Amino acid sequence: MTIEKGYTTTLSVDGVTIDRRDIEMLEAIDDHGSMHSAADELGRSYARLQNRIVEIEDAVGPVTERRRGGRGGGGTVLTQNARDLRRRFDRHAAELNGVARVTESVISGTVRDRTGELATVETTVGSILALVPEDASEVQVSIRSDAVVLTDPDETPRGDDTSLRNRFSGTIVEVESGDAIDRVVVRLGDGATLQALVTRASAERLGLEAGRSIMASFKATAARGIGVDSRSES
Amino acid sequence: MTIEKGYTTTLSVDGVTIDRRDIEMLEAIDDHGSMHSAADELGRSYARLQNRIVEIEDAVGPVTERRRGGRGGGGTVLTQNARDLRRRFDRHAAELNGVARVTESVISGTVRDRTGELATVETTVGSILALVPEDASEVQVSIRSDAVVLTDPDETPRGDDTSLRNRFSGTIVEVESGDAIDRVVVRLGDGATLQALVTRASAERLGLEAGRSIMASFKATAARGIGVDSRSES
DNA sequence: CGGCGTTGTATCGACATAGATACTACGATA
DNA sequence: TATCGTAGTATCTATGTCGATACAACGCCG
Repeated sequence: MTIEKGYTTTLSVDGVTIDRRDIEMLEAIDDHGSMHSAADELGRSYARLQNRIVEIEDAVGPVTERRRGGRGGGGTVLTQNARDLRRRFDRHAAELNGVARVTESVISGTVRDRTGELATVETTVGSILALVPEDASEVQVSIRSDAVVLTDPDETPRGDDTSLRNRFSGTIVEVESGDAIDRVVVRLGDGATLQALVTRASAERLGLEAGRSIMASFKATAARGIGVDSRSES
Repeated sequence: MTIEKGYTTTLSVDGVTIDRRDIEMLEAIDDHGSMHSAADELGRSYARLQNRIVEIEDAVGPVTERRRGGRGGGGTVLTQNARDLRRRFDRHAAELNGVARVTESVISGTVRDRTGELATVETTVGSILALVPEDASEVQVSIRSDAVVLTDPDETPRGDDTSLRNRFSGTIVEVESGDAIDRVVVRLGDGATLQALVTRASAERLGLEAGRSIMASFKATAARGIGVDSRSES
């Protein structure tokens, strides 16, 4: 039984929620120059599609310029507004896609101190500065592997001059080579591990391989805590 | 007109898709100890709710232990399976929530070189190493503000010993103070700006304020390019 | 002028989802 | 044993979404 993380991307503007279907509709209109052919290609009914366009325009403003008349006389073209919307959606989707694909490391701990959203979480591997939005004392801190920076421990005696607030030394347990990206698993101590995504070039430059000791850092703003109520303890 | 980024979180297991509603259902059952009271609290019909439980269990395995009999005799309690599912969902939701809330910086450029997912993107502020999944030559590179590391330019002559592949010098344009987190806008040159989220403590330590020159770095794996076809040019 | 392919609008029906209702089975407790 | 509050099941109905269909308005083009 494998559990797959999923999501749907949306943009909300003034009440209406634009989803992927809407964006595909705009793309099809852009490709074919008319709502009718767009509806045909998408296998949708023209009536619904046209209604949806009007619905969107009521909220977003004009996304199309529509002219009646056939045989070269009429048609529909997108406005810049629509193109902006589309790009915005694509960016948002790409970001979410990144999150869904990237592995995350989870470390449990208890909140020691907090000022606003920022909290100090005490864990078995040490204190972690993280964002924990909810009011919780027992938390799981989740760190996305694309936010973990690896540095050579020999050449970085300091750490006061960056905004990287969380720094841990560990040893590399595993290096999984990908296409151009390697996934590195770092054991921090006490069994807790941290995964990092690094480019192949960085991996070679740092000489990353199993057994090497390494420094793993990540920003407090990239670490997120999720409250765990006592009931849910394993 | 403000556009709000949105998303819906789901977990897919063996055909069924568990959404927030399902998780809330599990929480309500956990709180009240019976499906009936859970249905009452949620304003849902018992029949549907019970059906949904069975549906989920067909795919996920047992998430409840249900016993008939009233007045202390019966009731429903969650299994560890359900608690794991719930926590997993919460983590996933928290990650996505982070993405939706965090601002991003966008820099346009053209792909120069690529090996697999990794590409060198030529922009007005210099080359950026980024992940660009699709086959595109004109891209927009999007960098989440929680992935940008700020460092003091005077004290960081190096750059070879970390996995931070993208480093740019710039000047701070704006510092917006939040609760415990500050949002810093850095001008890289040519009008392109990069936003960074840093803790208040880091901001003070680095002496971040408008006009200060600063080094902004981010990992290649945290920079994502989205293809822009020629039509959509502004 | 007639035809064709558009936009625009209204209505009907298919379908899926979920609430409403009713009834059975069950088990601890008063 | 009667009661009460559970679980389990079946059926009907409301609702919302979308496709299907039909038709009017429009405008270029042959």
